[in-house]
Amino acid sequence: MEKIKQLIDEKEDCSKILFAIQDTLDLISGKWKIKVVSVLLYGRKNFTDLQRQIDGLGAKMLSKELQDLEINGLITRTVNATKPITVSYELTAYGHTLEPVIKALADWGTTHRHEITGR
Amino acid sequence: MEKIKQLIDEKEDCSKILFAIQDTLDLISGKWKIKVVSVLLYGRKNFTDLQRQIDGLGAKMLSKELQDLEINGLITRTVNATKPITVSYELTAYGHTLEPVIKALADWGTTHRHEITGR
DNA sequence: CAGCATCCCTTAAGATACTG
DNA sequence: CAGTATCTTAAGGGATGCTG
Repeated sequence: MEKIKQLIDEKEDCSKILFAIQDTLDLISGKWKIKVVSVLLYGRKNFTDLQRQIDGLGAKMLSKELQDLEINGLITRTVNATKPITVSYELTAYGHTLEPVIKALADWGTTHRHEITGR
Repeated sequence: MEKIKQLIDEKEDCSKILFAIQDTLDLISGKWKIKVVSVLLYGRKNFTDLQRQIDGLGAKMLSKELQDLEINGLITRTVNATKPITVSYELTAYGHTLEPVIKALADWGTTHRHEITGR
């Protein structure tokens, strides 16, 4: 009886973390979103800058990912009145809250790179 | 000239973090891996337990994800000599190093859930 | 420059059925 | 129980070309 309750607790506790993770992943899913946000942590960038800094990222995908991020309130889009128009993107305060997540991902990769490649 | 150098530095600095992130994502990509690892943070589990705790996860996918995780050294697989055989999985020390990453993802989801659903 | 439209294709992943 | 084998599909994503 006590054991059953324990199992239920464990299951519920586990569910909570799984749902939370899912919520996070929903916003940063897609092949490029995390990287776009990562680059934007360094400050405002325009479309071309972003595409140049992220290797393999095509214009169509970048465009799509930026739209998703804007819809979710993570970035702002600004059209600049330059001769050929440029558009710059910037993280919102909300977007900046992703920094710990990105840092965790980057730190892990940095720390364990040798274990990955050494396999 | 100074500005160019600055741009190069920025680009290289940025590349580093992007590569690190990619390395991490390579190991935990796939729809279920992070969740499987998350559940295993709570301790050793067998196949059925895992499947029951992760909603929507089918046997085929679970099997595949577990294999990937084992190949990458994140978990260990143990066959138990029970009447119908059971197999239990456990995080390795290496696998446990993912805890900060998972915590970051879960924390963010927990903190910002209302902003997501409130949209 | 910053995109959109279109076409195309791979592949992740689900459903189902079967086995030791 | 813990998978494997096979089939099938949706969709994520890439390449190209065009436009204001």
